[in-house]
Amino acid sequence: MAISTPQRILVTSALPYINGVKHLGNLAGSMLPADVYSRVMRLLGHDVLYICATDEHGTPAELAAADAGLTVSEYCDAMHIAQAEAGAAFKLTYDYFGRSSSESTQRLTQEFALALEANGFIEERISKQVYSVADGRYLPDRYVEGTCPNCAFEKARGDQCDSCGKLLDPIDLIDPYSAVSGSRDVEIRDTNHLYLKQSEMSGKLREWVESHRADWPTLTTSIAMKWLDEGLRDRSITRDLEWGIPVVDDDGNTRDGFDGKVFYVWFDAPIAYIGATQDWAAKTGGDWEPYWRTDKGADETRYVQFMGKDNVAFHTLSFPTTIKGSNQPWKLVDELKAFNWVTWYGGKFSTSQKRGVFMDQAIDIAPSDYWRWHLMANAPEGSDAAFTWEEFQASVNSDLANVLGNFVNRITSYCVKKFDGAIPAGGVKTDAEVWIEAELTERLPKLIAYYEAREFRKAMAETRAIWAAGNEYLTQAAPWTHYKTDVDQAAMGVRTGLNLVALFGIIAQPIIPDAAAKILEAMSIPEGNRTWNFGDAADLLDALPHGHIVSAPPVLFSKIEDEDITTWTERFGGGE
RNA sequence: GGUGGGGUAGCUCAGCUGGUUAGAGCGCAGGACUCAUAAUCCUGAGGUCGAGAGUUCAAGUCUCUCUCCCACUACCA
Repeated sequence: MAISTPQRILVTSALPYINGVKHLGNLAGSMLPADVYSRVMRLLGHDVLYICATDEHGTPAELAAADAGLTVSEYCDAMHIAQAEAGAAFKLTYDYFGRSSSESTQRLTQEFALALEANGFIEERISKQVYSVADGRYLPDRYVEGTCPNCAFEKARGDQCDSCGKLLDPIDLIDPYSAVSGSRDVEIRDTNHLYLKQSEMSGKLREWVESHRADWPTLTTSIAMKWLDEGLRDRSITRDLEWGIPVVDDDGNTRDGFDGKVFYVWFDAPIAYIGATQDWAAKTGGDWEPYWRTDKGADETRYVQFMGKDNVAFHTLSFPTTIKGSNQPWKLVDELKAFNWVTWYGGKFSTSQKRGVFMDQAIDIAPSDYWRWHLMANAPEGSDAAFTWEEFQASVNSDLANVLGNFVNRITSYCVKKFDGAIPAGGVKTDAEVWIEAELTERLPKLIAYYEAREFRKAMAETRAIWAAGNEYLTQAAPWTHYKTDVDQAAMGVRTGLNLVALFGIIAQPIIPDAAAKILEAMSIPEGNRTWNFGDAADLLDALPHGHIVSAPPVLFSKIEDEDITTWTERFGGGE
């Protein structure tokens, strides 16, 4: 159970988009697993930097700001704070939660574009785009609606008809109108944009993705290879918008013909990982280069990204094109963990239909530990995972309250009652102690291995199995039976049980930090003794000094009642 | 339409390069225990692995056809 060599690890989770507090699916598929992983790696002694940021550019941000009656800048300021608060409420331990609108990201984005152009990876082209005269803006395809030429559905979007499913071009729509204002005063205009020549990078990208077949999840490589197999096309990296990063020339002036244009949000968003790291360094006095510059030590850094499956193409193809095409020593991702979706009873989360729970609402109705445990134990790793209130109730009541909470309570309160809360000495090792030692010897390394492989469901199952083994141990050791005839032998069971409580708190930290802190507090474990520096199981089971005083913590997890489920189903929706 | 992922016990999901009676948790039934948040521990019942065909000594696992769900399909992010 020796600890691995300390390593510098950079962790990023996909940037949450600015237009509102995210729902549970976003949390479960990027921020939360990145947080759990970061916490585990820190506990294992690694040097971890966990970076995230709000993704603030693009059409939806402008429209949401207009709806709120704010300038885009004011709106983003407000929503950035709201998202930071939501993250804090879920105990996400970002080392820095930045913004893609920061100066550093702006500067980096412009520098990347200039380098790419100098290296021949950027080309200016003219395309046709729908312009809404009434709105005074160009409209992305899906913001144009009209009658579907295929099935005559009257509210078909410019990219796809929701009625017949056919892919469309906004130019094909009959009677097109702006989805923003409803105005029919729309026209097709020529507009010039910069294109990132991903096609020229496809050979290198394919080679790179192939080299990660063994260590990336199937989901990640299969999505990347799908795009490569279809033939990677060049992607436009600018948009006709006001809000965003201006396109400049070598002198820093607006590029000719790019007034009223900014970089496409997906071009600058991943660059914000770097920008936010620089902002972290500026704020803390840290050094960002060992994380990002391969000529400054980043070769020895392990870079791990977490994201939902919709982000994979951008992180395996576009952003790597930006990095590689710059011909500068930037760090590429080493390990990319992609998640499927959390669904709401098998369907989509929907704000308008009152289906689903958002982060701020979730915290209102249950402690963050409950959500963290449930979402990780049911992480959408192999396929989409359905969230249901019934499953949520079952995980919390069974895993947290009954298996862990009750274990802590039964042995600590017994110790307080019979041994005045002091870790008792005495007793001899029996089959029960041999059994639990063997369990830990087998399971703790497996637990760490699952975390290192970023197999979260399995890590949670292993955690639970370890907690459950504690209950089984107590049944075997039965100190309450021994107490009647042999107090020393009862002491053995109580002492071992209390050491298990401490261990269970230590392994619970990355998942349910609040409850873990309460447990470790009750056991009077100093902060410095809470790391995952596990020795022999026999030592772990007799680690607490004899005579050391512990207390019985208050109820760690109160149960979710059926009435709660009824109330929440009415408020947030549920099964049909 | 194309491509990718998925369809395994009532529910949520594991099952690596094909190999003994297909696993876990929840739920359910029976038993044990009484230290504990009516908690815990043990035992058990439950599956023709979406359908059909094929390859093989052997298929949940490989091939083909079909079917259902989800995602992506490049100007939503």
